[in-house]
Amino acid sequence: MKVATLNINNINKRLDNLLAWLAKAQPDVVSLQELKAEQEAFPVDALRTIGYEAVWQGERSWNGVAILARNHVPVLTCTSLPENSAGHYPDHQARYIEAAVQGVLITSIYLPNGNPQPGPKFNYKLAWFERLIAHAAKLMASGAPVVLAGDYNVVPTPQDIYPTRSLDNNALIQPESRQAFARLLAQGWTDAMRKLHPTGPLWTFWDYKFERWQKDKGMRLDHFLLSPNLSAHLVDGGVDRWARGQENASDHAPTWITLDL
DNA sequence: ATGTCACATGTTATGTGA
Repeated sequence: MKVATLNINNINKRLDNLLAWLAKAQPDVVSLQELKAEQEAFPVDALRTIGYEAVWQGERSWNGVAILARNHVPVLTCTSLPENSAGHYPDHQARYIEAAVQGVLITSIYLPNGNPQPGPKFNYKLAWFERLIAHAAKLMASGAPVVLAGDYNVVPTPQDIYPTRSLDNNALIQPESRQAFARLLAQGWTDAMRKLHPTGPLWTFWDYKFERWQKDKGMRLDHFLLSPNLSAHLVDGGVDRWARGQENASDHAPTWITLDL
């Protein structure tokens, strides 16, 4: 099973890019973020024409998440994270969807960016992260095969970003963000891409600004976390950098893994 | 610090989110 994740950054503006990548990459399951489309504006017909069924949670202008499956209808299990007990952060943002495909539970996570930091957006990021950690603990305890896929908006370690001091105050690299990611991993999840490629750059995102793509100054923001019963079945993975170089591309590249089930 | 991109409001630009 080939599973991919992609922050598409507006599914309708980049529909041709998405269709071209799907046709070439042929993933079985896709976790999509930043649809930037209302529920009714999701391009269900165009995707169905090339063999993909979908579940999605849309939102006007911002956010939005989806799960696609080739020749299968994903079985929707939830469209938001549960509120946490501290829960004074009612979530009206479409940042989480979860579905089962052929016996594997797949997520699309769009963790808040959190900039500027410090501030209310960073607080929202950390609070949202706590809700994710709580929900992930339940999934882990269930013993189900799970792929926690998505755009975590976290650079997990210094080797996951080009050398710079200009982002020292950026929410993506703050110790609090990294510690939350590490706490999630410590539940027993495997960071699939780092398991396959333990060292070296694994950029999945290049800012549109400042010629970051041309200079290959990227970051690793998009991750697959595997439950223990899946990590032994991980056989391959990569980043489809070619898609980032296409005209009208998202600022993220599609990232994928294959599981031998 | 900044040179991008897209959306919303409702313009001949400006604010915002990323």
